Amino acid sequence: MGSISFEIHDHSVCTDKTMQEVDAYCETHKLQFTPIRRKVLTIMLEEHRAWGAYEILDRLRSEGQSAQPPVAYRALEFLVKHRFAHKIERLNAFIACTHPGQHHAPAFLICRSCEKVAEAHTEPSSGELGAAAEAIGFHIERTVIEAVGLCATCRDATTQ
Amino acid sequence: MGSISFEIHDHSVCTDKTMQEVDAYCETHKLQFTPIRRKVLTIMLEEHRAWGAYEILDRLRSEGQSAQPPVAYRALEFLVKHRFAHKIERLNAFIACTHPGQHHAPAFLICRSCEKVAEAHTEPSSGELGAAAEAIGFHIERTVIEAVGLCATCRDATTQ
DNA sequence: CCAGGCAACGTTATATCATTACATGGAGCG
DNA sequence: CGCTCCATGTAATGATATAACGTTGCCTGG
Repeated sequence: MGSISFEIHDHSVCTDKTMQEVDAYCETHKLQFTPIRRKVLTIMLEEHRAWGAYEILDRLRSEGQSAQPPVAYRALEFLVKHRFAHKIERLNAFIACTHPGQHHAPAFLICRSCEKVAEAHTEPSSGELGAAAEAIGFHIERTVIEAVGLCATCRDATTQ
Repeated sequence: MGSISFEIHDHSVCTDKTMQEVDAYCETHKLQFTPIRRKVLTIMLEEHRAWGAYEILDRLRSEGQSAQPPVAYRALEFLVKHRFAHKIERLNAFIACTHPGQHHAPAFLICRSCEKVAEAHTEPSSGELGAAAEAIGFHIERTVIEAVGLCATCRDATTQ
């Protein structure tokens, strides 16, 4: 389960593990994990939240990288295409994947208070959506499953 | 089930029924279903697909209505707030609800070929997403559930 | 009646998100 | 070398969405 995003944890483990997995995957699949792409993923790995493309751009600039919009969007396109990152449609923003390399249909829990995002999983063909699709002969190619609400921590803070 | 969106049907029934239901709901709940709001919903009811805000604006203009962006966005905000329409996050566009007045957690099947959109339903608390949320104490307030793919008709056309 | 509040609407400007188009440069390869 | 391919640099623009402020019309209490 993706609860870790909302909990205090040794985040360097998330970061290191992901970078290693992505490195390995790119090696195996002959993908160019270039400096810009690496830098963008590193930025996104800093926190379990969604990053706007222009927010990433600002970070790139502050690190001395030249950065017009296509620079960020091209890196994000690569990362999303290979499932190293996902787009959160509700936020028009992007988040690093918590277990890259595995093909999956991600689902997200977005806390509207602390803005952290947890990645969970669904079996697209099962469940109500799959049933509805099957019933009318609709062929699902991609799913967007996002829930907005309050994580346990923020909920407790509100209730006190 | 929302299969009707993808099928040939007497669409005037959809339109008339929806407008009557919205009229009744607004009457009951003391909501102002003003000419602009009515016009926007009428436009959206023309087809079972998602409409961009600027597309709606163009239609308003062509009907002689003054129409700067806030005109469309304010009408859409009203319609979405009261569940007479929904936003399709994947498309950054809006669609008329197929059964207004009932509070519900809609799910959408979006055909990438004919661009029609069907509205299905989910029980947000049940299902995998609800289970994942419950497991980590996440309180869901809103869900975005959208599937992109091919409807039966377009699929058949492709296969031949 | 009329003053005040309120919701909707008109309008300008601007913020935010994303892409097109074309030029440049380096790696691999015959 | 000359070619192709892919990644990158950069300018311009397109597409989506909101802020801010003024105006209008209606309702309501005094």
